[in-house]
Amino acid sequence: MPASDRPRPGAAPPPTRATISDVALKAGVSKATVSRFLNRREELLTPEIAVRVERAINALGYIPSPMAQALKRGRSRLIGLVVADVTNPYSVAVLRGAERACQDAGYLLVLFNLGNEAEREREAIESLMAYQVEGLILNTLGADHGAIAQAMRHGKPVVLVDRRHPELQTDFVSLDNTGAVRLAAGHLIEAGFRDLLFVSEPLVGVSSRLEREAAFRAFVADHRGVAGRTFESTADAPDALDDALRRCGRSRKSRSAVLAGNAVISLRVAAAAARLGLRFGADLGLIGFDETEWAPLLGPGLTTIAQPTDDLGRLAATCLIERLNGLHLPPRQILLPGRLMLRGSSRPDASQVT
Amino acid sequence: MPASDRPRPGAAPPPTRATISDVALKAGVSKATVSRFLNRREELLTPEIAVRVERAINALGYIPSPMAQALKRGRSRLIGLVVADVTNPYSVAVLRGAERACQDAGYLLVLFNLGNEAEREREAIESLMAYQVEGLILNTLGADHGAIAQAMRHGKPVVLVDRRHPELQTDFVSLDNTGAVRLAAGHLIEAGFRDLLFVSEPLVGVSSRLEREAAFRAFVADHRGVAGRTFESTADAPDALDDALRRCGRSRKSRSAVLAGNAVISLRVAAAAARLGLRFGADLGLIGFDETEWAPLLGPGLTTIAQPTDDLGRLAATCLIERLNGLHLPPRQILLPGRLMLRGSSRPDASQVT
DNA sequence: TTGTAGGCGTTATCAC
DNA sequence: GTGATAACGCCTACAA
Repeated sequence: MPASDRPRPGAAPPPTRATISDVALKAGVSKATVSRFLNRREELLTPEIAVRVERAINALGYIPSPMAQALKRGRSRLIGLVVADVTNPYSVAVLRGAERACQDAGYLLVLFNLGNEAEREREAIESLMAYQVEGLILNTLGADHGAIAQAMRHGKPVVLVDRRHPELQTDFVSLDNTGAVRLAAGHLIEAGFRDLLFVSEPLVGVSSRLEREAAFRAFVADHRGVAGRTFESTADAPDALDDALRRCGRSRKSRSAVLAGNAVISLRVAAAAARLGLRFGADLGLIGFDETEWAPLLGPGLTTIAQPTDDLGRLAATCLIERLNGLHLPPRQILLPGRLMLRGSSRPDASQVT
Repeated sequence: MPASDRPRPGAAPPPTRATISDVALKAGVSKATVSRFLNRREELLTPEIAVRVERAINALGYIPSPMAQALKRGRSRLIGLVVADVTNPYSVAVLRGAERACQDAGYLLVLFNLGNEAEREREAIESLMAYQVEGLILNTLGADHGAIAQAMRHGKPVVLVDRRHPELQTDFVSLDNTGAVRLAAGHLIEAGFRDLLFVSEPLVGVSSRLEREAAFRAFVADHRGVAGRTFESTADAPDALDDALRRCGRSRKSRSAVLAGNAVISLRVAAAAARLGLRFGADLGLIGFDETEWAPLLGPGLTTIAQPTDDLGRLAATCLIERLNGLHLPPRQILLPGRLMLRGSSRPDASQVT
């Protein structure tokens, strides 16, 4: 290359990274030897040579190129993670758990965030596939079976988190929604509430929402003397929520309670209750899915159903990595129990104790 | 390979992806021709050939391997993002903005989350470097200048977000902390508060915290008749915070206010105030850095300083991509203003209006 | 306009 | 034990 082509005469010299050839040269051995040293160090090279290679590596600060390795081995050591919305604390928790497990197993996580635009799901999966991720962890809206199926046809293992796609033969990791609803509703009944309202984001085929709603209906059907209704709340129609709540809160004092399908809904219900002048606990029971940092600070404290989010994320990654390691098993379904975090919003009596 | 070695006799056939050779073969042309078609389609191939190639590509569902391209071109089209803590809404916002900008420019974002373990910063940067990311966006604790400096020596552009490393010659994107403090403190004074307390997480060299504290001190020094103190709060010493608050809240009623250095601190202050029986607005003014979804619901509503998080993330990515596109400029410093979200916690008079 | 050949950094298969 | 050498999938001179 003629000098004139170089970026800048006086600037930093072409800072090209050391390759295996450089190491081989410096150590006075062949590339193959260096490669062997790198991969199965136990299989003894002559100690003297091993030392020479090691020195050369350190001297040059050599790091193998994952790209080249990927090319050769057909394994990228990349795992793709698609989340519906990074803004959602649940997604973040999954991300956290998964990331750690991946790193521990020597994988790097590539993130694709849908920002709640379901139509980008295909794009996400295709991008990730192009990068030859070895597997996919999906916490998505589930619009696009096609892309997932295709990934699986290409032999990439897939793990679904939270949102189920029954048509797909994949591992699935999630909260035990049915159990969690029973737990929460059972607690409300014990606390003396008899008129229950389940508020959810629009169900629109999202499995976790459907499961929670179904479990709620089943629970109510199973319990004589308990009235139950359900309501789908959208962000743009707060009035409707107010109406639904009004019917609850004022009817029979201290006997009505709301079960909120997730943290966003909890917030919406809290806002609506404030508008209506209803106090949690005292006028209206409230339990919300998903533990958050602000739950203890909402009125007398918001009782929540905490998901074992870290475990969920970790398990998802673990499942995937097991498959990558050759585990051959029919699709697993892993459900973890929720935990009730008791606070003032579900204790009518204690509600005035701040 | 003997049949017995194959994964499973009846299972899916080795679902290996189509390569450029497959396309060439199918189209009856050479690999070079296909490659040309892919890269500079304008430079006319015989239309007839172009059509044949295109057909072959579609028929095979061929997607070029970014790995192989990276190897050849020395560009991975990967951008590394290191965040101190994905759990932090600020990090998430940055992530969101950056991700979108990267994707629009044809890059994929690789995430590395430190989980607040500063000592993993080096590990993160080295991992990312190994994957030949083309640049780095860092929102980290700043423990490890060495790794960053080394990345830059390797010619990788770096953009710092929120946490400044003055020793490093990099682009820097952040909130205008000084201006934001002035804005908030000024508002408190106008609202009649005269006794100000700035509560922060431990400063420990984190630039954004230091800047906010310094700005606070400067503000107080500039305003006669205004008393100001600062306090560093740790999660394990709530008592100390209680003490600090007690001195505030009870001394001269309705004249004391707290400025919380971030959302975590806001929450801590809120919890402490609840313990002490202090009501925001009425007994104690409160403004917190960082807008959150729960801010409107805390007591009479928490006044916050909203950061333009989306813009920050997007700008960070844009800066990086400009550098990747060859922009040669001295290190930029981009500061964006905060916005005051007025609510009850900073209006002593209105505090009782729910 | 198109094909041939060499190489990016690595690993695997041979010989030696 | 160790060293050539041929891929992996792609791009790019260069030749035709």
